Amino acid sequence: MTIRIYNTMSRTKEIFEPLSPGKASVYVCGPTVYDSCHIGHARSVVVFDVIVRYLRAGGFEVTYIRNFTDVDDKIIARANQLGLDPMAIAEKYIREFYEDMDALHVLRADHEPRVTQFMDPIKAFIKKLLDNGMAYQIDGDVFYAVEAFGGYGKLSGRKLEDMEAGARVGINEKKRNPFDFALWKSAKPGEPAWDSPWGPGRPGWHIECSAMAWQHLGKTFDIHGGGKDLIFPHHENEVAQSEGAFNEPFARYWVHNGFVNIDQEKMSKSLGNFLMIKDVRKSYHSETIRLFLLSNHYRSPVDFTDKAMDEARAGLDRIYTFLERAEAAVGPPAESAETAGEHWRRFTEAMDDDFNTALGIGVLFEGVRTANGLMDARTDDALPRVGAVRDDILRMGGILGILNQTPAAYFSGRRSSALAAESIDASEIEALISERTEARKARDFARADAIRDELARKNIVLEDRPDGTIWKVDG
RNA sequence: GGCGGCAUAGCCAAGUGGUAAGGCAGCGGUCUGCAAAACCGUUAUUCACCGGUUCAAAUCCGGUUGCCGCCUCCA
Repeated sequence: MTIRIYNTMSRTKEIFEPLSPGKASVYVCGPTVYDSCHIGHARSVVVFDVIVRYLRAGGFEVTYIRNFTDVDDKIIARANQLGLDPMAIAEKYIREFYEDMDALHVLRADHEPRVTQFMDPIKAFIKKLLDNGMAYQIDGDVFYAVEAFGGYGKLSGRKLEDMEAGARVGINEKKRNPFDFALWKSAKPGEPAWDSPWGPGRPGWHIECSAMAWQHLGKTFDIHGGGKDLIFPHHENEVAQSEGAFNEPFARYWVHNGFVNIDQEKMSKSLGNFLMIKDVRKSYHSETIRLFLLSNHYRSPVDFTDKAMDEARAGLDRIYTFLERAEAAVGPPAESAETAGEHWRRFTEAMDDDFNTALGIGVLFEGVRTANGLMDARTDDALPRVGAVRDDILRMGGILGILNQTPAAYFSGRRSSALAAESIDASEIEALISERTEARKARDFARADAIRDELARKNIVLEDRPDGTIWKVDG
């Protein structure tokens, strides 16, 4: 298979040719753990989760690194605000991160390093930059000298001169150039600090990723990912650091995901419209969230609205309804899927083209329609083909990180969570359904319809199937 | 001021030179006691607008308008 990836560095789709054939090294910037994760974090993590799953499915031996930034100004500020230890804050939000991401079926990375565990490599890295003349020390601070790195700006497509023309640069008279950034920050009283040749302090924000990628993946590796907002300054500065230290190419493919907007507005502190994953999870199934996040191309913005989420839920219901029907028709899926079929092939074509999950999801739905049609047709050869298409669909689900449940478990979960909002419980519903079944047998359709209407008012939808009546909660 | 992106049916959204995927919603039909679900059919001669290149453009080029993002912590 040939995968094409849009590389932010070249602004074009390139054929993915890893450094070592058959292997792929991936570094994705993880969260700064000073608050709960919002839906935007979810998108980034889910997008790269899917990319890694797909690379593995394609036979690549992937080494996937995702870090935690557990020392940072924001964490310290938060700790001071709450009167807690910064490390306790970090710990709390790392735990929350795992709760959210596990719920979203995000696979763990192969290594999930934390800044606090990487102080020695970070210091070694800074020393290298000082030795190379790429950095300078002032008092207890060490700054990177952007003018010393000829390629500065090549990732984000900016020129230092152009940016200096802008007026939005913080003033720090210690710096030689306003765009110089801290590699090491001297500690103020009460702040967490580590010893260093330059005095007690902590690493700047950007150096950690350069150091961690170097330690885990080497000087040059394949894919570096993160949100679009990280292109500048964070990733630009990583390039400057790593290439400034080793004089070798850093990441070979830069992959950046777009934002999640809320009702067409960017999430921002001023608007106070941060949507936390844990809150979204209260209203929507984790796979609904994934399906929604993957329904647009990863580089495009995606707009979170109730309507969009309801549509994603309707889509997921449809897929599980199919799986349920297929299971009744041809039995549960085999442990290991057979030879992949036409739908899977088309899905991989979509994914090969810069991980086009939106197109891939379209293929998945076409598979659902095809297989449903086969079951309707009831021809002799239909059932084996249904099984084959179902295998393809489940295989796609394995990449998208959805369809992790049996249909029975999915609908049972849907019912119980949706039922909590209604003033009725399952046993009452079952009793009413039995009564209605008797009424229908007696051809007392008035009574039967009255029961159905009564349940409908409580958002309980009945479906009379050949093998009996089932119920679902609408919404 | 600098850099970049987007504009496709009622809504969401793929599609980067060869004649418009998919989803949601709607309508007609099959099925059903009636429904629901499912399936079938149907819904853009057209891809913001104006020019240009080409046998051929939603797709390339130039311009116009509108929206958005980054340049500051941010996924």
